[in-house]
Amino acid sequence: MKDAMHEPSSSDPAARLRRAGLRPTRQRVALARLLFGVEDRHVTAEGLHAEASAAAMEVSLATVYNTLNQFTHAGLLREVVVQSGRSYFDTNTGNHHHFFHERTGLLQDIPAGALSVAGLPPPPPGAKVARVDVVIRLTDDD
Amino acid sequence: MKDAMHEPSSSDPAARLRRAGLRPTRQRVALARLLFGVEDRHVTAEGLHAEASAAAMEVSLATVYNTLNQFTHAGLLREVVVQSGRSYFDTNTGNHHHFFHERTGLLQDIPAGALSVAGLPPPPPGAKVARVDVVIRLTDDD
DNA sequence: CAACCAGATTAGAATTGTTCTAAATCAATT
DNA sequence: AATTGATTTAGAACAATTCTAATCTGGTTG
Ligand SMILES: [Mn+2]
Ligand SMILES: [Mn+2]
Ligand SMILES: [Zn+2]
Ligand SMILES: [Zn+2]
Repeated sequence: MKDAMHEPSSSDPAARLRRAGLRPTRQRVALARLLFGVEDRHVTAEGLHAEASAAAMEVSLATVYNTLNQFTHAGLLREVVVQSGRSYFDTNTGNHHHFFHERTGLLQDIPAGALSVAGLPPPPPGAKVARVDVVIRLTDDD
Repeated sequence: MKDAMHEPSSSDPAARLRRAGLRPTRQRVALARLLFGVEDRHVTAEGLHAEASAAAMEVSLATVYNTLNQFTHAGLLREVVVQSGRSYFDTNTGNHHHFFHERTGLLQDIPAGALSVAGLPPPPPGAKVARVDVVIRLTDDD
């Protein structure tokens, strides 16, 4: 297969970064691989940094923070706030909601279609709705 | 009116604290007065501390933190998470939702009745729903 | 291909919000 | 009034994140 360069354009991390206007540096490509490799993920900076280190990718914690923020501003990630004092970054940037397991810190997607929010009051004058976040907080049974 | 001691039991801060199993110390009574004085409020620790200082109430920041946490555990307040790295405490402990003005940090109540969340997926096995939080994030118009 | 350079990375310091520690103070009971 | 366990407090400690300023590198130019 000599003509193998016409891959689905979104599967190649470097291409995805270029499309988002970000230089595909070694560190950003490595992190993109971890983030966008398989299915949707919810990561913290510390968690992603640990993963990168475990995979022998040399990326400083400062760069993990920089990269997560840049990816978020470029629309490749969204930030989810469920715990004060810790940020989660979500590879699913579409409209959806979350289960949050308070004991374990695990975040789990709820597709937008599975849940309906009706009767949203109109935003106060001068403001517009940027996003509607539904978080279902879970504790252990009984 | 000599027989004035049968006030509506909830209006007196000291009584409210005793009912919650907390000793009505000078500091706790002062903070309760600020918190439960008029209508529902959303405060941060730093904000409440500044208010207390402005009102010449001598309360340390550590005590403001202690008190907000104790009030929360006693059910007099609830914690609302909308911004990573900062906790809000809400005097409205009933079921309701929020507008959050991202630019200003202002939180505004949406009564539970004004908005309906339907089709909640069942919690994963072993877990139960502790709370459903809806946050409508607002940015400046246009 | 070499030189160049704006942008990216990094170690470590700094900042922010919050909790902890241990000593002093106080509220409530005796 | 004495006692004592709870509370308060200043300041240290901590955790997450951002900043600084020096170094490095990807992409462009000559
Ligand atoms: Mn940001
Ligand atoms: Mn707590
Ligand atoms: Zn998600
Ligand atoms: Zn509220």
